[in-house]
Amino acid sequence: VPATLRDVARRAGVSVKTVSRVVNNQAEVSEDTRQRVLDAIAALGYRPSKLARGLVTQRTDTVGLILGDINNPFFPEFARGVLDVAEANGYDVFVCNSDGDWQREIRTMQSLIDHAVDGIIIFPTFELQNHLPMLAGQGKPIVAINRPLQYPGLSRIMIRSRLGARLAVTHLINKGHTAIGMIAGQAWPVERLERVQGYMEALRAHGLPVHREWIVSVPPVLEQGRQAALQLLSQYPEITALFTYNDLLALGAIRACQALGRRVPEDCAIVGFDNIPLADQVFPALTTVHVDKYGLGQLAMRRLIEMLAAPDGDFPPIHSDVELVVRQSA
Amino acid sequence: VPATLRDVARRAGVSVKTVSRVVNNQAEVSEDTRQRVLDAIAALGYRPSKLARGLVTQRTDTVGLILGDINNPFFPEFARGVLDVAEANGYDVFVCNSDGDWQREIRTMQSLIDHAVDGIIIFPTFELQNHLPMLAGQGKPIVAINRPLQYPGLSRIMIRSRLGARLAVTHLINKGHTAIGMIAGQAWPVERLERVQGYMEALRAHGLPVHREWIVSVPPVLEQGRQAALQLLSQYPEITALFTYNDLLALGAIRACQALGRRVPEDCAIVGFDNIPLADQVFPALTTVHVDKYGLGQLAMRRLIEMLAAPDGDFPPIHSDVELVVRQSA
DNA sequence: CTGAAAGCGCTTACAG
DNA sequence: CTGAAAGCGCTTACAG
Repeated sequence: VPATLRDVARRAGVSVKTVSRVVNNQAEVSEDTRQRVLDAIAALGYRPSKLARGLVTQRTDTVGLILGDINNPFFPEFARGVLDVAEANGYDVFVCNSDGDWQREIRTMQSLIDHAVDGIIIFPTFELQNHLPMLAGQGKPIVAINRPLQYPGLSRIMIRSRLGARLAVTHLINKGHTAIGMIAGQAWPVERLERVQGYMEALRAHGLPVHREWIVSVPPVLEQGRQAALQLLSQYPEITALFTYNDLLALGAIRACQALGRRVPEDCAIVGFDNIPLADQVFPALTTVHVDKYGLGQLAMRRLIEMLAAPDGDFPPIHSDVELVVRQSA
Repeated sequence: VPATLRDVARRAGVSVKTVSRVVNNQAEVSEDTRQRVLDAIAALGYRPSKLARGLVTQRTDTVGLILGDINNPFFPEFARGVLDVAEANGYDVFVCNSDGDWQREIRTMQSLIDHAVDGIIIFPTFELQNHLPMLAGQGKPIVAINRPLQYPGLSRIMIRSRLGARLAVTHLINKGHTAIGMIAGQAWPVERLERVQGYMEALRAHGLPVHREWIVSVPPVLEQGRQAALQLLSQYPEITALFTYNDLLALGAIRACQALGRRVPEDCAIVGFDNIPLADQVFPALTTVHVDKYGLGQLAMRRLIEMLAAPDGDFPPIHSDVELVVRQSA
């Protein structure tokens, strides 16, 4: 049975309050007393209960991280960024998956709040945005990635996805492609919109027509990418290049090309998005838009800590840059 | 400001105890009273504080998960298994990385215990085992993956790594290889030992000599695999096949072969371990030993829940099977 | 520089 | 079927 503040106080021959003072080193305590208390703490192996402390201070040194799916190669790096900054600052973090389901997001946020987390970092779905203010009303600071929301207690970090899409498609155009299809995602509507807009902007900027039927939306996983590419390239054989919502879809598209006997990039160039860890390991190595996932995670957690330190502070959105990485597939 | 038990009691015109009873639906409460309480709860949006409850019951409905590195493609799938079972059973989970550093493991476990987690799931380093009993002494059930420890309060789940290594190397021998090198890991000594033993057993079982100098140990990441293979194949050009500690090292070895102008598998066959998600996406697709990472995670969390339900129960070790997956690289 | 009392929001015996 | 009291392990004003 672990020692309590009382036990320490008794052993050191001081009051509970005095022990509390040295544990949280607040106010002045005589050097002599302090040492006696410290000795008692060491002797008893005393550890303050975060539960008890949290009950009165409303701070638990915990945060919640809600992401789409830790299995999606985009997220582990992001999570690592969050976890590293959290650990360095004395926070433990609850990790949860939403799978893009807003009802599950709400249940999860509620559960985290029940545990009295200090704040939450989330990749919100589109539908969640109507519910976020209510949840934010609980007084918990929230950092939202990629959602153009704006109100007190919520801070946002935006990935420059539209820019990324423009870079990708412009690269294809510069390589001489004029018939460029797109395999768009389907799970995160706002993200999807951004990337589709970037795609269209690049085409228009070069006087190329937009063929709506060349844009197909599927869940952003490999197998769906394969099928979508198969369909697109069969139905519109004039297409010579593909821009995809993410790298997983791009990998699927490469498979489709192989099945169709189209060489990549000679017969069909492909550009992905995200630059997941193995993008440079596949064959052909993926040309893609790099997103600094680890840095983004760090940014998010640092921002949350800042918000915790200044509850009434003003926190402008942060925009995270992207970069085209040219490899073999385009 | 959120409602408390008291608020609910006041509104329903009953005592705090009665509200507590309906919240935890224990004992009999008259249907009439129960409904009044339920109405009050709904009206006030009351949510019980897990902190306050935990302080008295010593249960928080939280668990800690300590893994090597969420960025290592082995772990996200495992984590997903843990998280899914946890969520289905009302647990939230703290996720932490140890990077194979035992002092960090201890700090992390201590921090989790400070937060009063109900239990811990961990991939312990070799060095940690001396400290685990002490930590387990805190009365928290622990599920340890791949560590042959045995004492009350600790449950273990073992991956049949030695068997897996034997399968891999036997496959190479059956393909006609007699000069088989091994790139062993360096971070998790026990795991390493198991896989090296399996490698040697397979050789001996077929009357092949063990060349200790053909076994090289490096940190289990891609770049190290590349360098190790480069060195091994240059120094001992007679080697025609490589078995690696994990898939990351195997991917590195493939790179080395490409650099040396050796075709895979014709000039050098390669077998990895783990079957990470993109093992079938690389070129050549990796022949490897499949580990059911997701199932393992589920198993671990289920076991922890069982232990929580039966603190004095007897929990025999669980052995998780492996399977050779033959693709292109060997 | 130090301490006694109240309270954070629950549950647990103990009564009735 | 229902309730009053004590306590889980801390911190927060308030005194001295």
